Amino acid sequence: MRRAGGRRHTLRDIAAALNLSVNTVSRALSGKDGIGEKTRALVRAEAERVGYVPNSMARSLVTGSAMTFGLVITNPSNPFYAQLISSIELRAREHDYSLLLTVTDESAENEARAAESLLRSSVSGAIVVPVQAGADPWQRLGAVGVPTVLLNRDLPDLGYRFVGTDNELGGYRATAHAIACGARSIVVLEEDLPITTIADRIAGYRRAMTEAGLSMPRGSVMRVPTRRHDQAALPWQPQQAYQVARRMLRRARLPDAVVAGNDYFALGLYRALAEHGLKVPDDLMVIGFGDHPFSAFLSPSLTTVRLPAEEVGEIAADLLLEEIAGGRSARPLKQLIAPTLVERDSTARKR
Amino acid sequence: MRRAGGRRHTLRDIAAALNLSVNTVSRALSGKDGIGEKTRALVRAEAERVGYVPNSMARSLVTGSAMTFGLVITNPSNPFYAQLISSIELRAREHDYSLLLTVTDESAENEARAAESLLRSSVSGAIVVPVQAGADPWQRLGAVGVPTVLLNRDLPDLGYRFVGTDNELGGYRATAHAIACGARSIVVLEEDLPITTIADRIAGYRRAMTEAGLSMPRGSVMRVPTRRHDQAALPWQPQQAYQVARRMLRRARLPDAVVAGNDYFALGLYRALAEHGLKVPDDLMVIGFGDHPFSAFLSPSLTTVRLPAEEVGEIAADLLLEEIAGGRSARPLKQLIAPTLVERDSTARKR
DNA sequence: CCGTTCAACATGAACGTTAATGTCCGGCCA
DNA sequence: TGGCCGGACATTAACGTTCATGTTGAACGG
Repeated sequence: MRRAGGRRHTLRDIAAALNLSVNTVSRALSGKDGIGEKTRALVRAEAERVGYVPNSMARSLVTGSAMTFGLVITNPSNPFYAQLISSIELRAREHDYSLLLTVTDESAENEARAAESLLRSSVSGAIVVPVQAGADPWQRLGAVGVPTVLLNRDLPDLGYRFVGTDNELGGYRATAHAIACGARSIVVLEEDLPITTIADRIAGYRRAMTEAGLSMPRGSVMRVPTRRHDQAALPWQPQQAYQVARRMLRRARLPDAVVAGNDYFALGLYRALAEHGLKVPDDLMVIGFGDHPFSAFLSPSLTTVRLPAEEVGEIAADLLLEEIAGGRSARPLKQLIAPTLVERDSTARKR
Repeated sequence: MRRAGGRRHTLRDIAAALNLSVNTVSRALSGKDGIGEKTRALVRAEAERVGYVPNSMARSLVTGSAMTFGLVITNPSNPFYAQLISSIELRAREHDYSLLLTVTDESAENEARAAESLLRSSVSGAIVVPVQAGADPWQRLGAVGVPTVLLNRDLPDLGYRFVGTDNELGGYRATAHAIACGARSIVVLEEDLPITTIADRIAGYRRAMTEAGLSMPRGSVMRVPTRRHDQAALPWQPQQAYQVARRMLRRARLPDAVVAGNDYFALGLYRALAEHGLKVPDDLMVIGFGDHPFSAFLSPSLTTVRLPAEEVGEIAADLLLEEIAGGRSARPLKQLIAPTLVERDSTARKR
């Protein structure tokens, strides 16, 4: 069944066993024509018998394509990215691509090494969530002709295709909904990272406030410090948001609503509010971001912005497939998918 | 800087530019001796100038090792597996291995294709969470000499190394803690999958009950139906647990405590209890499993079993590295890491 | 019956790298 | 001074495929 020493069977083994040329065996197995039906059957039978598995490195070396997607993600423990991984992996697999995963953990150094690694392994294409600490590492990918799609965070300097969530719209919808529910003063709780995702959400918040003619006094946007690198790839920590929320609650005048940058922050906020004896939504409304699996089951259930993770992942994979195929698609170069507001009890104030 | 047509520079390009042989360039860049210092400097400078990136497929083809870990996971949206991905990817990267990720989504067919795919790409080794629908797909890996480590779920028929959580102990500790807190009748809420993880937890539950001399009437173990394959790789759904919990609450006699198979189930249970006007922990205690990031911030905060995800991932990677290196390690073949109970308010009954 | 055609296969080269030998030449020692 | 050694490089082969191009032999038409 297998050769001595655990070595794998090759085309040559099969060819020798059947007194055929290597090429004939190759063509027979890959289904190309110019091979007699009886020969093909013979080859297939022998390949089956010895458990032949093609060596994709050898194949890739000659074809030039490794049939591999490189996926570069900041943090798999972020549920949004976890879903992206799933949907991209599925799409890749459906098209016979493998997935080479690299985690950057928001580190520029890791990002540079990731780009280098993708180049070495000659991936067919790359889907990248950039750290946004500079475009250099990813510029090289495009320079040597590796199709690259940016995911969730854009680097406009490079002309790459991009698909992500419309965070500006998400921030706008969250804030507009709070306003519609009667909030006049609103505080935003956002992570302290210099990425467009967050800046866009805040922009949406400002737009909603401005449209409603509401003011945004100093301290309306509160930053939750990021504690990455303490351990490997932590998920967001509600604890940090909890402490920031406690600072907020010491203020003289409380806001009517808090818009959180993600559902974990809302969770920390819930605790701080409970400790202060404040009721959600009557004393203060809370809106999350991300619609994490737990959010519907909090008490009160959390109004939040649902992200189109699956759709974004699928589009990213499709964009990459198109670019690999070489056909210029009809799709726009940059694509923003609208998130949807999920209204739940944390904003259901009795009027 | 780069060649026309986006093609990559090769050793041959550098050799031609410097009037050297390809081999000399190779040895100069890979740091082997037998190369003059001035030549080496020249080669390095030229490689740097043209932005040379080695082709790892060609290298792998001749060395026989692809410097790649194959990681096969059932569902990245499971926070436990997400953390495993992170820690394994980190460990792999530290040792210059890349990570080839495949998602099986609890499907035996996907699993078989995953094994095939790992064989094709000649991974240096594989870390696998088996679906446990049969050992056949993974048997082949070992047969052709691919070092394989089983993760979290064992397949005892194969003689592979295994590292996972001691779920029996976890189930025992959760149950014993409930008993210590005064519970006499306890119901277990478990997912409806035929995997050892779950069976072990239930065994631990039974052991704790037996040791305490408590009975386990019919209906003590309730199964939450799995709804995978509705969408791609869903995280666990509290909704299913919620419905099962409602069935439980219709019973004549309520248990003193419920031990949930994961924290999401506890979440669904919380809602069902709240709707019935039951207070945790005074009317009923709840213990979760997994210590998901949200669990500490529920109200009441959830007593749960913390899984050693990071440690398990690191050990899995280390086991694989050892096996790849060929050295028989001093470690036991099968390794179970003890989870720890995290006591919180959901079992803090006022005595 | 001969030239043409085409199916069915074989042969040789190539992909980019590493590993095993070869070759040259300068310097060392007896 | 002759033989030998070893450093510094070159040459050749190999990894397992695929692709482009040969080569055979039989069938076929005029």
